[in-house]
Amino acid sequence: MDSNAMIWFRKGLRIHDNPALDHARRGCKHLFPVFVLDPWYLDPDPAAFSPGSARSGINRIRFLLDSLADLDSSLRRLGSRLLLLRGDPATLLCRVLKDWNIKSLCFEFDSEPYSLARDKQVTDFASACGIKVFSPVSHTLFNPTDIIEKNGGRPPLTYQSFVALTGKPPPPISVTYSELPTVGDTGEYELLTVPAIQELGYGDISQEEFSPFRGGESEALRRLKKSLKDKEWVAKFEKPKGDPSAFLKPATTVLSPYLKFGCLSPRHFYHCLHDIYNSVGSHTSPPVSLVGQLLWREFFYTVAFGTPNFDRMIGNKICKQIPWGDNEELLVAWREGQTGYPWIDAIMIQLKKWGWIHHLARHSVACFLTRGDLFIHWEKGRDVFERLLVDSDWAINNGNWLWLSCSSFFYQYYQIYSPISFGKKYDPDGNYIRHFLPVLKDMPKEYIYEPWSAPLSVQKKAKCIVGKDYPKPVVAHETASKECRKKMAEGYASNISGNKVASQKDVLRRKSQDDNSQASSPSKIKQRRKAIK
DNA sequence: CTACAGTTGAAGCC
DNA sequence: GGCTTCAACTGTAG
Repeated sequence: MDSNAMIWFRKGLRIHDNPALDHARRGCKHLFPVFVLDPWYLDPDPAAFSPGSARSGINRIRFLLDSLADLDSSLRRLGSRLLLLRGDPATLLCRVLKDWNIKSLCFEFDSEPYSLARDKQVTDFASACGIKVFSPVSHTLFNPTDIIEKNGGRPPLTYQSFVALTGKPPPPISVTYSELPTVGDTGEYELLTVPAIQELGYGDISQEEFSPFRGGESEALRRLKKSLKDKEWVAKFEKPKGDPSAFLKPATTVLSPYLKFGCLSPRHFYHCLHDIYNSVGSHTSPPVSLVGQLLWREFFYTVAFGTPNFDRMIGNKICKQIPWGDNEELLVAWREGQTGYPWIDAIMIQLKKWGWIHHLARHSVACFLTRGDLFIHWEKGRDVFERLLVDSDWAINNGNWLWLSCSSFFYQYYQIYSPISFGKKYDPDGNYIRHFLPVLKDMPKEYIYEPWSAPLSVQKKAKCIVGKDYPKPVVAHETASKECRKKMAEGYASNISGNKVASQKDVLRRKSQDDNSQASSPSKIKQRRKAIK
């Protein structure tokens, strides 16, 4: 064979377990490994609320650049290189397919709506030109289409029912390369080297604002190895028992950003975990285990793929229609870590600086913004996370905001995280707060979660006057959470699910259930069951 | 139709 | 650390 093939990188920024790459390199004369830098994703947007582009905060941009540099150097070791272009990805790709006389185009399947639209443009063009397209599923363990089909055409809406539909995922491809086909003639196209963040126009951003997590496949595999070294820890992992206030040594693997960009193959990760499970006596299970975490990812990918308007309330059939508020002042206070609740504010500062916060920390601040305290639309919080998280992933981020706002998946809206006691139970001395909110570093631990309650003399001694050096609480949690709970109950009562408005019959049915609730409360049932025993 | 379970709530009790 | 109460949701399995 002496034709040209292309591997088009978007996510899947790795050499290992990359079926699109493997397919492309087989039987071609020249292999063209391409990545298109999208100015919309990379160029500074001065109007944005944080440093970064219109689409992404600076931490994730840097993570992407790290990943590209690492990919390029890996390709160079194999006698190839990354061909970096700049422009609108779909438009540019169609041009080079033609100009470089590509006969086989390979790229990893990407199930996000934005990507599907982009890829359709390219695939349609390629087909019209007689170019073969190969687009395997390797960003996820399973093909969402298969799961949805198995479930009768609808995505499963509970984790358990999802897991019941899955079997064993396909194994990773285990080929290693000593070399790859050389790159052919790229004509007059200007091939870029991976830019440094400063070259994109972010020159004056100080280094201390950057995330400690660096991108790239090499870093992903190092981090994986380090995480898996302690087999006992892997075998006993239970997500809900993790400590959200741990930051010097996070309670989780922090492999999520590497999975997001495909620096790490989920199949490789899965099979490493299974090897460990097989080598130890007992291990935890889904949903709480590490494999369980990978399956959560699959769950959200599947539901997101099978649900039109998944990232919106309106027009989203699985989303509760709630009359959320839009108080800009409260939103900004939350976003900037100025709510007056140190636990909430410290988390938001860590998010801004590191681009990563613990899962339970995400729960705390998401609950606070939406159903817990501020009653602000989950889409607003979603946007902030989408911008700031290095691991921000369309399906998972939207899925979790639906979850935390009790808009879908989870409906126990009366279970509200306290912005005071939730953090205190993990970190009674407030070391996490002291680190991310240095203004409170000398506040005695008795008051660090509620500095407004400290006597003025104590505030003076700590050099932190509430209302001057640190904000007063924007709402009173006690009353605000009660008010939110009431609004949620009203919201639920007026719409059963999705954009279907409750019929008179539904309302009546609900009412009669309320009337009977006394007789059928779980505690009563438990008592009865005990009595029978 | 009903029973049940649902990754991760808080506070108070022992 | 485990249990109960607080108030009371939903999708799914049967």
